Amino acid sequence: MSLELFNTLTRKKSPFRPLEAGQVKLYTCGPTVYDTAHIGNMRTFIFEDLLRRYLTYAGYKVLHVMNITDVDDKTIERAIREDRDLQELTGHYTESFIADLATLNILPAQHLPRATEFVAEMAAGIETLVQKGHAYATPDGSVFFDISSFDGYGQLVNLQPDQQRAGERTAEDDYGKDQAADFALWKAHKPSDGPYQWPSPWGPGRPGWHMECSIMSTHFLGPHFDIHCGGVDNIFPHHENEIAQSRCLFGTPFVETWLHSEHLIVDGEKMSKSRGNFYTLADILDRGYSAAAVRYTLLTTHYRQQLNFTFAKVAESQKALNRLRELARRLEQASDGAGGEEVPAPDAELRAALDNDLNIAGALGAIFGWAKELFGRLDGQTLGPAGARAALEALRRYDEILGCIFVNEAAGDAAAIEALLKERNAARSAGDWARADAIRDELAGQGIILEDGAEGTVWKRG
RNA sequence: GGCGACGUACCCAAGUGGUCUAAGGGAGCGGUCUGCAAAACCGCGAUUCACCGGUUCGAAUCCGGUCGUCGCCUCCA
Repeated sequence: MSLELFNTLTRKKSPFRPLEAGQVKLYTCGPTVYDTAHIGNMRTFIFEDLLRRYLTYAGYKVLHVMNITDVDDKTIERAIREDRDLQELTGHYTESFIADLATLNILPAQHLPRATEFVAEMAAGIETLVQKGHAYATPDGSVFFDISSFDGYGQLVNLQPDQQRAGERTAEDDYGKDQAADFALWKAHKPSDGPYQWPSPWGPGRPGWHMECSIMSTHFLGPHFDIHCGGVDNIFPHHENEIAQSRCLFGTPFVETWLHSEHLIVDGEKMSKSRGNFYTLADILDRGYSAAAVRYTLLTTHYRQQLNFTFAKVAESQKALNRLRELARRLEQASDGAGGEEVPAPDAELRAALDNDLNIAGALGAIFGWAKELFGRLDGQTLGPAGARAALEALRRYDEILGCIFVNEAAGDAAAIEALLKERNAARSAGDWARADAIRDELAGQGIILEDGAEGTVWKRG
């Protein structure tokens, strides 16, 4: 068995083979840093994290690049509207984005290039495209890609230009191009852009959005690399345009495998600010849910399936996660000593599931089925210490992929909880059940669950 | 108008032609344990996979049609 991935380009699952043995070159489309990222964005980054972690688990070295779009219509508009410096604004949201990734235990890319660091390279690339006859400048100093100059245009999304309806957004973005379908490589400076402009052979302006990904991905990964990811909304026009630019610029194949994650919806509806169902990570954590539960929720729906986000689902995730953490705790407890029986870990099933286009639900099914067996043996005392240690090791191994079992939750008030626990245990010894239950209720109000067992009381987040 | 995805129990969801009288998680019910709980364990739950036809010895899985939900069609992950 080997990893198979669903390639958007071919609309088929096919075996994944890196161009260079043992080494995967991965580019993932990052955020436009004009506002706080929302959980829909995070869903995509969690999918990419699963991909990266599983590739690593499967033995590949992964070189991962993610761009930060820090110059485009939205960032400039916002900076001017809020009277903030563009760099200050984008710097702020970039930091908040990186903090959210860390909170969700998403491994950071080795390179996080910002578009503004590559404007000169982008301009040079555009100049080459003009020279090769794939692009043209307009009198106002903008440059457009001529899609009629590239035969392969439309292959990613299977579009026939003559069958398309003119969209409302076409007009908004009209800088004077020849055909509606041509797209901007360079946008001439307009008064509404304020002070934000960069020099170019066509006069002051700024790069179009698509160009940054072509230039920055190939800068770090070379003109022909393995995997490029993003949300489904990026398939067209962004990735379609990237293919056109890159192929014409470098004259080589561009990306082998395109992977796209479906959108997250909320309570069955599209997430939008006007519907009031627009959530950031902080919004959810403020309601008392743990970051690990959010990660589990976003992780465990297959990436090509729409994820219907509900708070009930986050609560379910927390419980499922608690079960695995309880297993870890019980295994640790049972691991002193030597000898005894073992339960074979489901490594093969886990690999088989994830090899199948990252079938995470199948992988979890294997883990939970095994967990059930282990719990039964722990209760029946038929698992030896060696078996417990082996199982614990396997669980740690699986968490290198899941990233949400063995994580340190921010338990800032751990000392206060311990103090209350001590008081409650004293009350219990004295038979003062009213006081003991009052403390348990109080902690329950803070989302802390107490469990009285033979070995004493343990607490966990609920 | 064009392109595409999806429809499995109360909810989420696996399943890619036979081992499916269909994993796993959550919720529910009964029991063990517990001061009472919680957690854990044991037991119970789809003869059926939106609907209708077809292919096949055999279909949730392949093909055709119908109904329904959703996404994209030029800067939204």
